[in-house]
Amino acid sequence: MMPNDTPLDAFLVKVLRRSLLTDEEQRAILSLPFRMEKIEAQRDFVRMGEQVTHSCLIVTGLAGRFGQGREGNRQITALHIPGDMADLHSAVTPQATSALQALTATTIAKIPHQAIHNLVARYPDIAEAFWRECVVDAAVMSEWVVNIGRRSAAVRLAHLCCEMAFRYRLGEMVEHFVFTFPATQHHLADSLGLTSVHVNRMIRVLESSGLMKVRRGMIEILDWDDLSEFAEFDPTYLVFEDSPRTPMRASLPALQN
Amino acid sequence: MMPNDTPLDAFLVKVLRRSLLTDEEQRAILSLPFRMEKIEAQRDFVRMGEQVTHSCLIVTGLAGRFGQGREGNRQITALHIPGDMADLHSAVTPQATSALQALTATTIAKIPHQAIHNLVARYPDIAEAFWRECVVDAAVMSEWVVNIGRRSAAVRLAHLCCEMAFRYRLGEMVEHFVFTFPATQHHLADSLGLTSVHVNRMIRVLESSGLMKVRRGMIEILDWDDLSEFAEFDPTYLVFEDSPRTPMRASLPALQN
DNA sequence: CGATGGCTTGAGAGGCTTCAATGCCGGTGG
DNA sequence: CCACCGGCATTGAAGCCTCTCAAGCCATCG
Repeated sequence: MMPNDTPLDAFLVKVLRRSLLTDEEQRAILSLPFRMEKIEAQRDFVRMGEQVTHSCLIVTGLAGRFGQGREGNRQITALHIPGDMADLHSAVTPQATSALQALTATTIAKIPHQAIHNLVARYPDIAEAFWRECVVDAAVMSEWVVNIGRRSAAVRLAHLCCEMAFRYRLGEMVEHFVFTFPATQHHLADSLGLTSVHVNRMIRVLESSGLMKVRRGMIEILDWDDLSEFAEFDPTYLVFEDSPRTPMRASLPALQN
Repeated sequence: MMPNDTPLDAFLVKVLRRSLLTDEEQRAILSLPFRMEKIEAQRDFVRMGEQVTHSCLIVTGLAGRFGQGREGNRQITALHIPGDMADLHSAVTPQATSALQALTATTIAKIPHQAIHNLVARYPDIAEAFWRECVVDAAVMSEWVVNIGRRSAAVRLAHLCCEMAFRYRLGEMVEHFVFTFPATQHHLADSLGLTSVHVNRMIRVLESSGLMKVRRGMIEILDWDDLSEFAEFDPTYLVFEDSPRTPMRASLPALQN
C-alpha cells in the first residue's frame, strides 16, 4: 500500500519499520481522524497534570517533553520530530505527567483518544504496534538516562546529535551530511542536563576536532564514523528493521473478526 | 476476586491499581504459565542484545536494568522490586536493549512471551493494561532523567529513596517508617549518576538533617513530609488510580469473543 | 535604530570525582 | 573460638569538570 499525503503518512512509515501490518490495518491507521493545529515557538500544547483527550502527532517543527524541578529548572526528557506521535502513551494514561512544548513553530495533528481506542479494540495487531512504539520511546529515554548519568559533556552532546541525525534520516546514514535541527543551545542544554554556556563550549570542542558543526538551526556531521565512535553511539536501541517483527504472530489464533 | 498465592498475585495487584479488569481477565492473568528461577547476587539474567523469549517477574530480591558507556561505566536505568514485571516490554521488542541484573539474591518467575501474546490477543483489555504498565515504567524513567539531569546530589538521592519507599508501600505512606532495600551505596550511585563516595557523603548529610537514615540493606524515613518536600517528590507519576481508568471502555463495541 | 533573543567569551567558584587508605562486619575455616 | 578474609562503608585531600555571573557580540525584526 502506498502512503498518499496525509500527515499520518510519516507516522505510518515509522510504525511499519517496527511492526508488520496488513493493508487493511494500514488503511485503518491512515483514516484516523485528526485536527491540525499551529503552535508558536515556546508554547506548551500539553500542560502538566492536564487531562488529555487527544494524542499529538508532530507534523512539522520540533517539540520537547519537559519535566521540572522546583526552582524553574527545566529538563527535557524527550525530543519529538516530524512523524513522531509525541503523546501516544496518553491514550492509555490520560493524565499528563509532563508538559509538551513547541521548541520552534510547530504544526501538530491532534487525534482523539476515542478514535485510537476504537482502532486498537478492532485491530489487536495495531494495539501491539502502538504498544511497541511506546516501548521504543522508553528505550530512547533509557539511553538518555545513561547519557546524562554517565557521559562527559562533550560525549553527551555528540551522542544526542547522533541520535537526532539517525532519527531524522531514519537510519540511512552516510559519512558526511547536514540536517536542519531547530533547537537552540539552550534547548540542547535542557536535554543534556547541562547549561547553555557549557553546551556552547562543547560545540566548539567538537567543531575543532573536526567531528561536527552546530549552526543556528542545523547540524553538520563531518565524519559519521568518527563521531558515532566518539559518542559511544549504538543505534540498536532505536529498534529498527533489523530486529524480528512480531515473531509470534504466525502462531496466534486469528481472532480479529 | 481474591488473589490466592501465586507469584503473579503481586503483579496483578499492581496492574489492578491502574486498570480495571473483569474477574475473567484477572483469572486469565493469574493462570499465566511461569517457571521460577533463583538468581545469585550480581548476576545478569538478561544480557544486552540477547533475543529474549520470556518476561521476568521479580518475586523476591531486587533487580536493576543496566546501560553502559564504553569504559565500564555502568548506569542503572531502572530498579525493579517484587511484583514488578521487569521485562514486560520485551514481549513486544524481544531484542534486549539493556541488561537485567540481580542486585541481591533474587528469585524471578519467567513467563513465556508466547503465553503473553496469546493472552493479549484474546483479551484486548489486558493488552491495554500491559501497554499501560509499560507506559508507567516509562514515566518513572522520565522522572529519572529529570532527577539525574537537574537535581543536586542530595536531592537526587532523597528523591530516589522517596520513589522506592512509595513503590514498596504501594503509596500507603506514614510519617515515619523503615523498609528493607538491599541495594549497596554503589548501586545507588549507579542509579543516580554519582560515585559511591559521594553517595556516602550525601547519606550522611541527609542523616544529619534528620530526614532519613540509610543502613546496610534498609532505609529509614524519619519524616516523610519534610523528606518528600526536600526531594521535590510528587508521586503523581507513579500512581494512576486518581485518573480515570480506561475511560473509553464504556463506549467500545464488545468485540472480544 | 533600538530592542530582542540567541550566541560567545572570560574569570572565579564550587560540586563532584578521583585516588587512596582505613574501618567495619559477617562469613569461613582452622 | 578466634584469626583471617572479602566486600562494603567511611574518610581525607587534591583536582577537574561544570556552573555561575557577567559582559559583549551578532543577527533579526519592528
